[in-house]
This record gives sequence, C-alpha cells and structure tokens, in this order.
Amino acid sequence: MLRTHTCGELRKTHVGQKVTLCGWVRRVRDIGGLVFIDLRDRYGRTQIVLEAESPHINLAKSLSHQDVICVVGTVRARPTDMVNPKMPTGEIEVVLEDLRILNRSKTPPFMIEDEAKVQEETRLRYRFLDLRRPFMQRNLEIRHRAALSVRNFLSSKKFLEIETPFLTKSTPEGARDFLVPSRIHPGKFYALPQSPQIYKQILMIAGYDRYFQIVRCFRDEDLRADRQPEFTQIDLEMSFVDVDDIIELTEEMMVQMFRDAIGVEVDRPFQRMDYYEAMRRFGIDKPDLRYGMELIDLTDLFEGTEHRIVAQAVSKGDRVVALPVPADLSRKEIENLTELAKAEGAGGLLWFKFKDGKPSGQMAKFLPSGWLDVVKPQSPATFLMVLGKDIKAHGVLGKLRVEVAQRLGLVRQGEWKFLWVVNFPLFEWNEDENRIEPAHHMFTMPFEQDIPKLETEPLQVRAKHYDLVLNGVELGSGSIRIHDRELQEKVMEIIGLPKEERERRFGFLLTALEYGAPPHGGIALGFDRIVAMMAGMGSIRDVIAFPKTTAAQALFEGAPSEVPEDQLAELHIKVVK
RNA sequence: GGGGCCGUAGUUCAGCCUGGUGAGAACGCCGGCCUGUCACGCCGGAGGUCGCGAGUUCAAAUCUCGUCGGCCCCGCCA
Repeated sequence: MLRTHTCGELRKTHVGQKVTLCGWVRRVRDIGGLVFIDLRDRYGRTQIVLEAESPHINLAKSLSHQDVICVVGTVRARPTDMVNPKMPTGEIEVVLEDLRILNRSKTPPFMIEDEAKVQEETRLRYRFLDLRRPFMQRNLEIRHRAALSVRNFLSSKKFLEIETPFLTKSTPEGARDFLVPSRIHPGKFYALPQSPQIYKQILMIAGYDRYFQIVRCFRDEDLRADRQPEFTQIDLEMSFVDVDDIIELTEEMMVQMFRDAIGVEVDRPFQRMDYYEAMRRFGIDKPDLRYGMELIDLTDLFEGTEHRIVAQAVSKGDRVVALPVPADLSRKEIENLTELAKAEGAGGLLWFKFKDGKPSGQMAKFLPSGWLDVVKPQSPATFLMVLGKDIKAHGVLGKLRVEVAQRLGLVRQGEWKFLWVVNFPLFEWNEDENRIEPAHHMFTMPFEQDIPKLETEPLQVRAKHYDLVLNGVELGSGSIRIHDRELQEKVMEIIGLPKEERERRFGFLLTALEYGAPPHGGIALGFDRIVAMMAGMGSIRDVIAFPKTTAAQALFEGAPSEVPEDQLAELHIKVVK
C-alpha cells in the first residue's frame, strides 16, 4: 500500500502519528512563506501544511488542481483558532515531511468540486472527471449500499440470486427490443431482455420458490430524465403467495434499504389506494401525497345550472371536476394553466375564486346557494374546473395538480410518502387500435371472483396487480401471475393472440405451466429511480456511472458507432443507406 | 415522429429582441507579492473558427433557412 490512511479519517486521536496519504490536489493555498495543500480522495479532505523552510516548498508550490501526490508527514493538532469546524478532519493537519508526485494532471475542463456548474454534455464527455466529484462519488456509494442492502435482506429471507440470459428471444409485445444478430444463424436475431419476466416464472415452476436478481433490462424507446435504454431492476418472485405477501416483503425491503443506504427511517405499513380512488381523488395512478389539492366532483352542484356549456356537458353525462388551488392565481397564471389543460386534451378551463368570504371570477355567479357547504373552500383559493367523461377530466386536473404544486412550492421536501396503488383493471381499451389489451402484462392473475366476467365484460375484471409509488414517482409494479395454462390461454385469446402465435412465442411457458406450476407472484422495482430519489437527484443519469444522452449516445466512449465491413459480413448484415 | 429551451474564452453565462463602437463578466489558467489559509487576499497578464453550413445585407454573435450536439416534455415505454 502506498498509503497508511485515507484523506477522510485522521482525527485528533492521530496527533503525533507519522502517516502517508495519497490523493488528488484539490487546491494549493500559497500564502507566501506558508503553503497549504487540500488533499482529497473519495473518503474526504485533509489539509497538508508546509513552512517556508521545508526543502519541498518549491515542489509544493508547483502543484496544481488534480495532480496526484503522495505525502508523508506527521499529524498535528491545529491551533484552536485555526480549527475548521466545516471539515471532519478540521481539527488536524499533516505537516509535510516528504512529497512525491505520482502523476501530474492537465488543467481539467471544470473544477472537481460539487459547486462547479457544468453542462451535462461536458460532464458526460469527461465522465472520469465528473465521477471524481464528491457528490457523484456519494451517489454511487448510495447505489452500492442500496444494492448490498437488497442482497442482504433477500438473502436473509431465503431468496436465491439467479442469473437469467441477456441473449434471449424477441417478443413483439411491449417495448421495442434491442436486437443482436446471430453469426451462426444467418438472418436470425437474439433480443436483449426487457425484463426477466418469463424466466423468473419458469424458475418458480422449477421449484426455486424465492428468486431475485439485480438485473439490467433493455428497452429501445425514447429517453427521459428517468429513462435509459439500459436500466436496472430489483426483480423478485415468490411461490405460494398472494398479494399481501409480496407487498409486506417489499415494504420490509424498502425500509431496510432506506435505512442502510441513507439512514432514513421509513414508516410502515405503506398506505394503499384503489386505482379508481387514486384517479378520482388525484387524477393520476401515481399520486404524490406530500401535498393536498384533492380533486372535487362538482357535477351534482351544477345540475340544472344556467351556464350553457356546463349544462350541456352535464346533460350528456360529463363530470364537472375542480382542482382547489390554495392561492389567489393571477389572470396570467390561469391563462397559462389553461394552455396546459388544452395540451392535455381538455376543451378549456373554467374557474372561480374564493377570497374574503365571497366567490369571484368567471364561474362565480353560477355557483348555486349552498355551494360553500359542499366545497368548504380555503381562503384564498382558485378553483380550476374541467368538463369530461368519467375520469378524463380528472386526468387533466391531475397533471395540473402536479404542475401547480411545483410552481407554488407546495411540495414538502424530505418527506417519503410511499403508496401502494392496487386493484387495477386487468385490461384496457386501446382507442387507436380498437382492441382490448392488457393494462400491464398478460401474465397477471385476475381476481378469482372476476374470472366469470372474463368473456362477458372483460374491462370490468380486476387484476392482482400492484404499483409501488413514492412521492408521485412509480418505483415499480408487480402482480400475482397466472399459473394455469387454460386461464393463461384464455387471457391471451381475449387480447387477440391467435393459437399459433401463442404457441410460437410463449410455447415454452405454456408447456411449463402444465407441469406443476405453483401459484406465484412478484415485483420489479426500478433500482435507478429508487437510488436517484435517495440521492436527491432529478435524473437517473446522476446515479449511473456511464449513462447515455437523451439521443441514446455514450459521449465518452462514443457509442453507438459504425463497424468494419467484414464484421458486418460475418453477421450477414448489409447496412441500407 | 412532434413541441420547447440551449450552444459565445478552459468553465458558467451576459451581449442577440432593436445588425455597425476594440465581443464583456465571473471562476479557472499563467506571472508577481504575501507566515495561518481553508471560496485565501492583493497586483498584473494571456486566452474567442460567437457549434457548423448556406442565405439576406454595404455590414451578421445578432435576421432567415438548414444541419450537428445537449437538456426538458408529448407520442412511445405490456
């Protein structure tokens, strides 16, 4: 070892000891006869001091940002008025006795410190420098601790971590696949897995009743701040369980993860909410419970109103829904939100205000007597109203609710509001393609009592599916799976998969279901998102060492890239220009 | 596939709307001074294909079109 200690560990108790430290020069403060060096590694910072008489003084003065050095010296207590309370090592300093330059650094394009404001493009191009910054090192450490916590926890619960293939079979459902050409089989392709869904079900059938994996998944879709083409899931599956078992296990795991990774104590049990309740109250299937502003249904209130547009809407069965904003919004703000509502598919935004005990604004004169008792408004408040079928109006206001909360600063930081959204419908109606499709995936178990409705009114069938939501972010979802071939085929039939297709694509699963498949279920959690939230980062790129840009490029190494002609030929591939 | 924002010194940004004066600031970098600094301070200095290409114009960082790159969003993501 070139060093005896790290730059973060020396304290008063080490005073008098001779130590050797290695690290990066953060800053040299040359104040004339006295030189201070801030030496840094991922454990912290230590101040090195040299006096004018030191034979190394000139070498020390020549040091610059990010040179890598090795320092031998003696730990000394700082004079009381020179203690730096902002630094963990601020009570001591190391008096330099020997100095070795391990490697000089060119002047980096940006300062290696948290405060440096750098465009993301530059950060990604010089990722090795960006990753050297303390907050990035902290992020990746949180990620490590979170992963370790998951492994420890699940292992203690008798789970086995089992790897599944990356070179697998393409399935046209769901996201676009990344394809890998086969050299041995001309014209054939592997696909990278979107998730190990089928493999983990097969493992259940094989009797590995508790499986998990911290696993990379691949989806060739457009990117977002919280979406990368390759991302990591905590994937787990259990046999002989029902919904509550998976929920309880997941809660325990999350509690331990937050404790181990960031030292936060999360309350259990997590709140649970019916899907339709979430839509009705918050207009979204992943409500952020850190603030109020619950939607109010005013349809009954406006029954028989003289307001022409509202009356028309009510008579044809539309709902009148309002978002109670606890603020006196300006005309400009309302206009702005109206644009947003229109972009979300609403015809427009109706509104009224309540202030100093009386209503005002556009809709005020149409409020029937007694409205105060129904609405019980805060003061001041602005009510934004949308008309629409069923939960359509709710959806628009759900978006506005999130936007308004952010703009008004209503989001309470430092709170962790976990929520299970349960009782989803099994199917959804796809308006564009005019067909029924699974709300999540086709392996989800319907409620037993709803099975008779599968053929008669499939859209009424509820699913044993659950989403885990934290502060308005979907962390993951899971379900109890179908373990019976007949039922599985019936579901496939309902979503319009012909028999040959079912056999061709999912034959190996269907066959396996016939050989003693146990009841089973599980969940998959977005590991990157969880870590991003724990680290307080707005983008998962900040908790992934080497992420892609929004155009799916790796700026540092330069992927994707062209390949030589002969490499293509070997794979039987011709590029069409 | 669509929409929005951005690209000017090593970095972060101002200038652009309303074309014309030597293209500026801060940080960083280089040199000098300074024995208790820790965002050290003070003095001096260097540093620019204004992303790229075309067009309009007597004249373009500034206006127009295209293009490349980054970020955010919609679609998409079972």
